[in-house]
Amino acid sequence: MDDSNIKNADILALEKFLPYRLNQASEKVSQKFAQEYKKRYGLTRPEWRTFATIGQFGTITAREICNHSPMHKTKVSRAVFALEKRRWVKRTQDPTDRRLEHLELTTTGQATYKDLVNVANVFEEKFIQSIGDQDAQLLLRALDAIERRFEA
Amino acid sequence: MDDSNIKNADILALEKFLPYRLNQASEKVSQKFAQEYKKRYGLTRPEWRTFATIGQFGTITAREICNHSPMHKTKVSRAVFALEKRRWVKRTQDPTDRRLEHLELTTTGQATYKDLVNVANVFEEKFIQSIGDQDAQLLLRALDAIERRFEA
DNA sequence: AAATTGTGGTTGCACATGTAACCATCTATT
DNA sequence: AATAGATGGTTACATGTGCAACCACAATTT
Repeated sequence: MDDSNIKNADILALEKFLPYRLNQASEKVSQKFAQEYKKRYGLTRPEWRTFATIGQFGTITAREICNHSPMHKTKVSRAVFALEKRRWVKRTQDPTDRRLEHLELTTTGQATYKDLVNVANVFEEKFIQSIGDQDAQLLLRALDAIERRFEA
Repeated sequence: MDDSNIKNADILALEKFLPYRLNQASEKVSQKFAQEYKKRYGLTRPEWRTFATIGQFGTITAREICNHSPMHKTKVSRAVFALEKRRWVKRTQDPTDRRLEHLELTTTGQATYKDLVNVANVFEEKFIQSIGDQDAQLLLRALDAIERRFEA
């Protein structure tokens, strides 16, 4: 009798535990990608994300960045500071609500962003090729499902 | 004409970027699970992993833990220390190679581990139900593919 | 067998991160 | 219009983490 699907209740095989596997897979991919933009631009993860989000929206506030790509607000605050120091991002005070700062890319920032988009697309493309189109489709559908689950 | 699959080359939509989505999904699941064992046992992530790995293998060295579930060796070192202080883990010097320490669970540790395994299995089961069996199957196959990719 | 090199594990230091407290401003209540 | 509460954003502090240097010991070279 084949008991390969019966779970041993006494021991947890970490390498078969779904949250662990998901975490490992994600971590490996993220690390490989991070390596790319760290080498290229010297950006940290939160900085890359903040930068990419500002680029995506054109103009956005720190709070909105937090909402769109979940990060702690101190992370965003520090990332913005770093990006500002590099002159890739500039702030503009909102005229009607002086608490708000609208963030946008400088001209230099825009040039870098263009490159970043390209690097990201190439990476994604290569990644999809490396696991195969079919499995990539499965992955997309699985991610849809997980995202749906967390919206509910 | 339907251009929904044509990628705008100028802007990167973060929420559609595969590595980002994978990372978010993983992070959400991990956080939800971490919440469980943090509340229950007060364990940090590296501690949980170290503990689970020792439980899985019965006897294992710190180095082997690093190899099996990729963590920096300082993380493991500190986790072992914390687990030892709680008296969930004990060390034994290797008689032939005195650099090696064999780690195993104490009796208390074993009891906790039993509970941990149960909590983990219940969590996994509920997670699979929550996204649906079919999508869970897709996820498993996608993870297989990613893992294969990183072994090569 | 002495010296060099490698390995398991720990520690010091610098840096990243989360929490909470904070400042400035806006909104709502009175 | 004065007060109380909420909100955008920053900062101080405590904790977590990675890197490099380190210690003790083992293996290899001479």
